[in-house]
Amino acid sequence: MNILDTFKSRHLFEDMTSPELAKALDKTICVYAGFDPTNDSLQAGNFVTIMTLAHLQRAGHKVIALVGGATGLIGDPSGKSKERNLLDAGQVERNLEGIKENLSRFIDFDPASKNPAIMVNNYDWFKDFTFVDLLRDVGRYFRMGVMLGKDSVKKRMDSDDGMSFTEFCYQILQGYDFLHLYKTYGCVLQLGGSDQWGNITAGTELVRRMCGAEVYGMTFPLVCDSTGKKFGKSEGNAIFLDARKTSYYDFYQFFLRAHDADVIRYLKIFTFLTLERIAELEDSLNKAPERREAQQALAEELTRTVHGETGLAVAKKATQVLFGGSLEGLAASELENIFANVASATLPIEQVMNQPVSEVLSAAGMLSSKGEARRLMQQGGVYINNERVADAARSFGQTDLIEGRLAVIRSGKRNFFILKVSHGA
RNA sequence: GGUAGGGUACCGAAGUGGCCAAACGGGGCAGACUGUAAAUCUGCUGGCGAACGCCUUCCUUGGUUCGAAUCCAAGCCCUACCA
Repeated sequence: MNILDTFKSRHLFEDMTSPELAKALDKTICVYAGFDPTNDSLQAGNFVTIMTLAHLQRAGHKVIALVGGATGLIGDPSGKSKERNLLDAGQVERNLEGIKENLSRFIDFDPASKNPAIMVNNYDWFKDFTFVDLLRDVGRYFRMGVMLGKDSVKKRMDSDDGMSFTEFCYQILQGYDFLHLYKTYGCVLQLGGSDQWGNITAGTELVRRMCGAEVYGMTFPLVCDSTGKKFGKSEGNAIFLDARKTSYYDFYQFFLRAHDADVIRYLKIFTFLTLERIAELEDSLNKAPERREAQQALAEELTRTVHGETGLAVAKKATQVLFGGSLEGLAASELENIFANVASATLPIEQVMNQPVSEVLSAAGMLSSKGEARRLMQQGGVYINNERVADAARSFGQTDLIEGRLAVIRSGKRNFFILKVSHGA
């Protein structure tokens, strides 16, 4: 099966700059996709890009992961309604390392292997580029009409916030990236989300004008869930690949909670499971949706890829405990392990013992005010060690502390908080 | 620089001297139901308080008034059109 067909059958294809791309992919070629160094960890929202690169590498193509150290300093206007906060150079540097580590869970960067991917940072070729150089050597190949016609520009110009010159120039820099990679590595294909179309074509056109060569762009659809929300956020928080930012448990849970309407599509996009296997899971989903086998398969596959068997085991164990009912029989240290990434606070014993629960929860910072805590308890939404707090006025007692030092507080079905107690000097 | 219109809670948006802690919608949170679902239904959504209530809020600073989100003045910021 041609790799393009693979993409098409897995919702990884939206558009391409030329049908010739199919032929080009019959040979081994060099491809790249960009990542923004806005954070030191990639997020679930980056999965699609990662997967398309991984598919290509598996098919034998040479893969370049470009990190936008320079472009990240500027900010891509595409799909943003507001100008982004600019990053400082030191932060970008730190973020690069994290990103490479994340990527290596999907893509092989090992120089010793047969077809290693490489990572490049566009800051390396932009840092010595002067403004005059840019205008003289690159700027003249960009036409105003085309630049102003880009969707990303038009939308922003029509918006209330307008657009700065800095952001407007973003497409020039990204276009130049492609030119540089073409000249340096013979790279002939850029991948990106459909919101990157304008930036990608800026590159293919620049290469054509300056080198007379045909290079290609391909986009994949932006993943949204069935309610139209952008994929990869859970209650407004991004799902990170770095376990220090998103725990094994939260990562696993995020995928486990995928909607029925989304899960099959997600399996195709985010896993390497065969289409046959996915068809089986779809069958199961239709016949017995309450078993959620498809969701489990999705969560397991991704957690295993990103966090290994160990991470998966922790996530499943935590899930079992938290949705299994009682916490009885679990040691405090075990709970601490399971809830390693859950928000927590430590209070001195005298601020906890025999104090009203509402007081304790707001002091610990779990809830923003005593009123909120009281309200939540009145509605039956607070649990201590998995037991509902029935009396909104009750106080914290000795029996609420496991081993005298820790309590698992929950609000609603799945928001956990660990309260630790310190025993003074 | 000129002219016009704006800045109200997480967002959108009413309110234009007292009945305003501030309508309504969205979002969010919780509960019931469920499959850790969707849909639906219920409650909540500035702080303190068990509660009558009290306190701090409607860009900022002053002012008018018994009383201001609402009127006046200055300032800051945003938007549109023009230059």
